[in-house]
This record gives sequence, C-alpha cells and structure tokens, in this order.
Amino acid sequence: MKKRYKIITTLEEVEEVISYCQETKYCSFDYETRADGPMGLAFAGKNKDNPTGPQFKEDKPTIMGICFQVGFAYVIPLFHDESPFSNREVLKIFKLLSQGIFENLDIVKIAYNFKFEYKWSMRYGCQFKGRLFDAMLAKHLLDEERPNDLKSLSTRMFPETADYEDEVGKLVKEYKGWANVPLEPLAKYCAMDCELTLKIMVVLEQKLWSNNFYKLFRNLSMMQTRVLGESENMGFIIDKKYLESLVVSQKKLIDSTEEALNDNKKIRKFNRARKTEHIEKLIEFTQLEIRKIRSGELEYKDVNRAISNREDKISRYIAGQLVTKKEQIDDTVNFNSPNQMVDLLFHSPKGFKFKVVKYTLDDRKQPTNRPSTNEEVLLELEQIDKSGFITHLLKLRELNKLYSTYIVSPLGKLTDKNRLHTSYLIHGTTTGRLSSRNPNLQNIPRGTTSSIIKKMFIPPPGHLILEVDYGQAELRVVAEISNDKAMIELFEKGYNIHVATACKADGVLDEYEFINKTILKDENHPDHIYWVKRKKRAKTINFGIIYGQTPKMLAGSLSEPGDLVTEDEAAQFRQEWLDLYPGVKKWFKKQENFLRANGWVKNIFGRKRRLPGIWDSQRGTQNKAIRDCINAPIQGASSDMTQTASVVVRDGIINNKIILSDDPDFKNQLYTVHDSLGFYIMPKYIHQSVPLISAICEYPETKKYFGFKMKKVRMKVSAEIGMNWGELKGYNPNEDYNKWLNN
DNA sequence: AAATAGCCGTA
DNA sequence: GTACGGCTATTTT
Repeated sequence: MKKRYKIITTLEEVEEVISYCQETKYCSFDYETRADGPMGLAFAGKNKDNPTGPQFKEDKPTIMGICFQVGFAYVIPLFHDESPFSNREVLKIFKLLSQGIFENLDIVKIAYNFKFEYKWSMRYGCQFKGRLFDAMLAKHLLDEERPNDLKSLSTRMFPETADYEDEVGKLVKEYKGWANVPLEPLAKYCAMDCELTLKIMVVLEQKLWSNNFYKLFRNLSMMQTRVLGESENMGFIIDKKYLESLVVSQKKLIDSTEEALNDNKKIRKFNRARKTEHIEKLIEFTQLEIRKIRSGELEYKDVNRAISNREDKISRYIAGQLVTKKEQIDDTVNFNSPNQMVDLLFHSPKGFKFKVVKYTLDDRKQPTNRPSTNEEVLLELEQIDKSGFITHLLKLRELNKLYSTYIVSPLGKLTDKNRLHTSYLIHGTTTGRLSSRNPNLQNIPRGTTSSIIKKMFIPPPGHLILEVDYGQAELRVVAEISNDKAMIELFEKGYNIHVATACKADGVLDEYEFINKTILKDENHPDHIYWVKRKKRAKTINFGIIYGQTPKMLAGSLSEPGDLVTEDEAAQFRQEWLDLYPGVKKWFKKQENFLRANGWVKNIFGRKRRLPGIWDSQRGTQNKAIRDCINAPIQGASSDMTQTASVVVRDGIINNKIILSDDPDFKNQLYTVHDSLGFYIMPKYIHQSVPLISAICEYPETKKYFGFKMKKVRMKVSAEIGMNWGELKGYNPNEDYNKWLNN
C-alpha cells in the first residue's frame, strides 16, 4: 500500500505544511509523548505513555502529526531521539505552528482529546484562537457510553482500520514501552491517528448539527476543555513538609492500632491455627501430587526421585520448615485482606464464629456465597463483639485508607514545584459530570477525622483559597424541571430543604423558623432529638429521590444498626414524600413514559442519556433504566450548570472583569468538584471578585448559550475562604482578609 | 504483568 | 438506589 505519511526533516518543510493548512483551513494534530519524570516511573507498567499531559519538566513530546486533508499526513519529529531538529529548532517549530496554525482564525484545529494537545502546546508558549474541534467530546455528546477512545471509535466507524491498533500493541511490546518506539513506526501511527481524527470530525460535526448538540458542544464542551486544561497545568500546591509529617504520624497510628488488634487472645489462637491449617494444606497438596505421579497422571522421567523429593518436602512441612516464598505464611493475619477476615470472623472454628450478616454482590447485584466484611457488616458485629476487636478493625480500615490513598500516593505524584496536577475527564461519566484522576481530586476526604488531608492543599504566598459551592443544586434542579409548586416555594423562602421537608411531613411548615432556629440548635430542648431524626430522615429521602429509589432500597438507606426500617415503612415514607411534592411525582411518571417511548431522555442543557435498557427483557435492567432516567437529567444539569459558570468565570478573568491575582501563574481556576469551583485569590481582590463570581454562578447566561432559562428556582452559591483547603470559612464582606496571610 | 474482587473516599 | 477513581489482596495469564 502507498505510504500515507511523510516525516518532515527541515524547517522549510514545516512552513510548507503550515501553508497547506492555511489553504484547506483544517488542521488535525496529535502529539506522541514520553514521560521521563517521576510520573514516568510511577506509571511504569500501568500506562504505556503519559496519559495526562505534561507533569514533570523531563516529560517531552516526541513527535507531532498533522493532517489537513484526508489521505495524507505529515509528521514533525520534536524531542524524539531520532529527531533531525535541535532543541532550539523544536522551539522554533512551536513558534511557527502557533503563529501559522493555532492562532490562525481561519483554521479549524482538530484533535482527539484536545485538552491533552492543548496542555503540551501551552507548555511551549503556543496560543489558540478561533475554532477548535475535539472529536472525542463530539463523540461523547453523541454517545455517552464507554469506550471513548480513538481506536474503538475508528474501528466502529471504519471497520477496515480495525487492525492497526493491534500492531501498535506489538510495537509497544517489541520496544518495551511506547517511549522507546523508533521514529518510523511511531510516525506511521501518529499519522494514522491524525487522519482518522479528521475523517471522524467530518462525520461527527454533521451529526452534532442534525441532533441539536451544536450549542452544547461549542459553548460547553469546547470551553470546558480550555478551562480544565489550564487548571490542570496550573496544579494544586501541596504543603510537602506537612504531608511528610503525616506519613510519620499516621504510620504510628496504624502501628498502634494493629498492635491493639493483635493483642487479643483470640487472634493469637487464630494465628496458630492458621499456620497449622496452612501446613496441613501443603501436606495434603503434596500427597495428592504423589498419588498423581504414581497413577501416571503427572509424568516424570524419574518417578522414584520425584516421589522421594515430595516425601522429603512433607517431612520438612511436619517439622514446620517453610522454605520457598510460596510455602511461607505470615505470622499474623493480614487485617487488610477480606479473604482472611472472612475466615477470622465467620468461617474458622478458632475465629470469632460470628453469624454471617450478608453476602457480597456480583455484577448482577445477586448475592454470592462469599460473606461480606464491609463497614455496614462490621458496625453490626460491633454491637455483639465485646473484645473491642471490631472497633479497632474499623479504625484500622479508616487509617489505612487515609494513609495509602491520600498520604503516600500523593507524595509520589508531587512535581518539583510541590504541586499535584490532576487530570479531568470531560468524557468520564454518562451523565455529563466530570471525573478526575491521577490523583482523583473529587474524593478527597472531608469529615472531621479526615480533615488532616485537606489541610495539605495550600495557596501560594500572598494568596488564599476561595471556594464557591452550589447549595442543594440537584434539588433545585428537581424543583425547576418538575415545576413542583411546593418545592419551589420552599426554595423561594430560602428554607433548608431537609428541615422544611420534615416540617411539611408533620404539617407544621408554619413553625419552620422556630424548629430550625431554636429546636434544632438547642440540644436541651425536649423536641430536639425528635427533629434531628426527622431532618435526617427527610434528607435521606430527598437524596434517595434524586436516585430514583424504590421502597426496598430506601428501607436499606434509612436503616441503622439497632434501628431497622422495614420495606413497608419505607414505602409509606416514600408515598408521604411524593404526596408532599405532587409535581415531582408527576415528573417521575413523565420521564418514565418518555423513556418508554423514545429510549432516551434529555436534560435542560440538551444533554442526552440513552437508556435502551428500558426495552431489555430483564426486569432488573428495565428498572435500572427507569432510575437512570430520573437521576441522569438531575445530576447532569446540576453539573452542566457548574461547568457553565466555570466557563463564564474564565471569560471574566480573561477580560479582566474578575481579578484573582497579580501573578499570571495563578490566574486560572484551581479545581472543580461537581458542585463547586475553587480559585487562588489575593486578599486585596476578594471583596471585588467574590460577588462577581457568585453572581455568575447564580445567574449563568443559559439563555444566551443554551437557549433556556431557569424560571422558577434560582441557583444559590456560598463562598468560602481559607488558608488551606481543610479550613474554609464562610465569606464575610466586612472581613479584612489581609490579616489572614500572617496567620 | 494484567485483570478481578472487595472495599471505600467524594458529590 | 445515582455518578465516579483508586487502593490492597488475590487470581489469571
């Protein structure tokens, strides 16, 4: 087959390619990269290349592919070992590309996962103007289900390209890693990626138009990719000294907890029994081998020797001599091992012999034959256990989780500027929410015991952290889209929705102020405990509603150890709730009917959730689709609202309407976690910028960008400020935040 | 080395 | 019940 790509070797040829792009007005491009920094080591074996973009200064783009017309592509070697260009020349190439293509208003810049290309380009001083097209994000709007990668999509759209990915796999194996693949084969696949991306773009752009996704694509997806790319490159500063102190202090806690666990007669007994059992098993296994050798099932040249070897082994086992790694067994149980805990708690005659509480579930949510040892189970067992073992085990679980996931792991991901650079996935969920990884910034612990973790996230000198949080975003969306008069009224009055729901359920909404301000605040009030419980129940049901719950499921979430709620009771609570909010009840029915008729639902931003499961023969699959048709439009709209605000705020920052910092390094959004946005901000800009940002969040111009307006309910945000992520305090318009810096 | 299972952190 | 990512232990290749 004719070669469909060319490797560029001179700067003149680079300029030639740029002029071709200026003629066709299209430029599909793609970097191949090499992670040489600590991240490269951290990911060795896990990822073939750097999945997240530039993190460490040692990380390098090796080549770049360009395709301006289907049928042929060019490859420019950059920092590849075989590159004909010097480092100086590579920098010159970036300058030419930026001026000739990226900043050229007439050229559409096309990529697959543009954020990745954007981040690398930014590192080398490139700017982007004019239209961008991320084929991956287009794909995600048109089909939100995984996989979202280029190979899978091109295989589906152009089956004849199916096998090119297999060859990529072979190359990586042959050269032991993507980073080592020679220029020629690397160029071939880079060129292929660019050409495929261009081909896909042509098809998907048409589909975006015909399916009414163009506004969402241009005004949200393609703007998010800019904000998030800039945010990822900026990173989140970490107090390394403090983090290192946590490694020491938390390890101590873990050790002492483990000691407490081991200081238990039953455990010592169990450990001895465990070793005996293990040796018995080894002996049994070896005896079986001997029988197999005798019967000829296992073939050996020297049968007698094979047998005498094994007989020696058995006598060694009997003497308690375990030599090889496979034979050996730890002296104590591993409290982190679910298998061993099942043995200890339920199965072993030398263990606790607890009654099994419940079994783990398989993919189809059916109980397996393996007992569960999760937190819920342990809390049950804690009631029975008099030795305090379960209490310590729960503590150890918590400590280990914090230690490994949030202390040790981030320490290994710190860059030389002591920053963590997460990677957001705009295509990470089916509902439109973002996901975050390497590290995941969206599941940092927040409770009081875990607040030590958030404290390691700090601002640069002279700055504070500003967080803007949507309050009850999802329930506000529910009130708006269901047009439920009762719920709208509660939000209009500024009530706490959970307290108000509890009041309504008791028919005493007119006493809301007294219940909320006095009874719930005063622990000594005779009705305090009653209303705390009522509020908690209302909150559980409010959240359950968002998930499209069934009574059975609700019973589970309302139940506590020692206070079980039956399915009948739960069904009654649910019915009561629906009677309080008849508009919501109607909307549920409407969603389900629409889903049955169409197989998909849409949120107010126009984002689609396809749920063909509604037509499945399995009842369980249908029910899942029904729950999703409730949850997806709520969760998705709430997220889309936050992201819209994020994009508009970025606009304000760029146009100098919103000022966060004098330092250009800290002018970007710091992070986003589903319903909140974070920024670094200098105290002198706080009173000027916080109201502007809040206003954007509460009244984003959805009419202008997406053609709809929230008519009944307004979104509400609260701003918080702090010296670290763990100690944020509500924004006070009269506070002198300059004073906070000295603390 | 890669995949699966169980568990658990967030909104 | 919704939506995720990631760690450890364990099994499979």
